[in-house]
Amino acid sequence: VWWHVPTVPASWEVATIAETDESAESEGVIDSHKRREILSRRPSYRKILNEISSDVPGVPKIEEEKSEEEGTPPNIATMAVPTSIYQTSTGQYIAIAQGGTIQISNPGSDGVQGLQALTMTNSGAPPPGATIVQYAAQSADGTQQFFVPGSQVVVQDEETELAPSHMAAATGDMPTYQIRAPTTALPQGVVMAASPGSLHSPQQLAEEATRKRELRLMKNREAAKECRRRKKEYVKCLESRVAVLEVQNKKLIEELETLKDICSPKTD
DNA sequence: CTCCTATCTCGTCAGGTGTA
DNA sequence: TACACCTGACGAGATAGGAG
Repeated sequence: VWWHVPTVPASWEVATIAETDESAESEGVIDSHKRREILSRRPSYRKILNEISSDVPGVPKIEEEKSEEEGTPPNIATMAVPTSIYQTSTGQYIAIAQGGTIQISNPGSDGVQGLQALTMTNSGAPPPGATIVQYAAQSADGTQQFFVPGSQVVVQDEETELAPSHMAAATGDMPTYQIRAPTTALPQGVVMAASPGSLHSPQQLAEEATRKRELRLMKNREAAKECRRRKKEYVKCLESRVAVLEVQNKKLIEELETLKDICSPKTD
């Protein structure tokens, strides 16, 4: 949707092209390129709402950062400053704090309730630099997907049954994950992020491209969610503004009627 | 119960916008 | 100017509600 923005600064007075350029729209004469020269895009919801809120006291602003109700789970933000945050394929967040503390939370759940039961062990002589993370997978097939930066790698342990007996007893059939530095010897099937300069083979290039695409899609996914949240907030703001203006309008009409009665007394 | 339709939500793509 | 971000558009899947 393209919005015709006249010289008015207020975003309230925008109108669709169908409303402002009906003839051109009906004839289909103006192609998209020409239309883009004429029209400018509607400002973002955040911008519009912030503009409103600066004019109208009491209208909440859309914050630059994510609100507490969505986005990064609050328990992660408040309990420790994580150095890395991962998201699983089921939407859970995994935060790794400075001291190696690992927190798992569900988005949408609040506070501590979002914490997953988590078993973390370094016993059983793990490989150098490795931290083993275990938790109950919630997806139907039991598989979890991690998005990791290039500095670290998360590996699902394909040798769970070979784990030490004390570990197996503690975890049952839970899958095991390892968070390792890329320098650590990696098991088969590990996708390790490397700097572009170190890529040589077509396979590595393809893996890098895939990783970049996954990262881009994930970011865009989150951006779309955030955008929809802002849009809902914007619509709510508009609705409340309509309600306020209706009340004002009603009061003004009543006031006008009163003044009319005063200024024009009945002549019987 | 099954089918159809409307509505909603979500992920993805494309392209505009903002900024360093 | 490159890059990250934002958002409209679109399609797919889920869900609700009504009709037969």
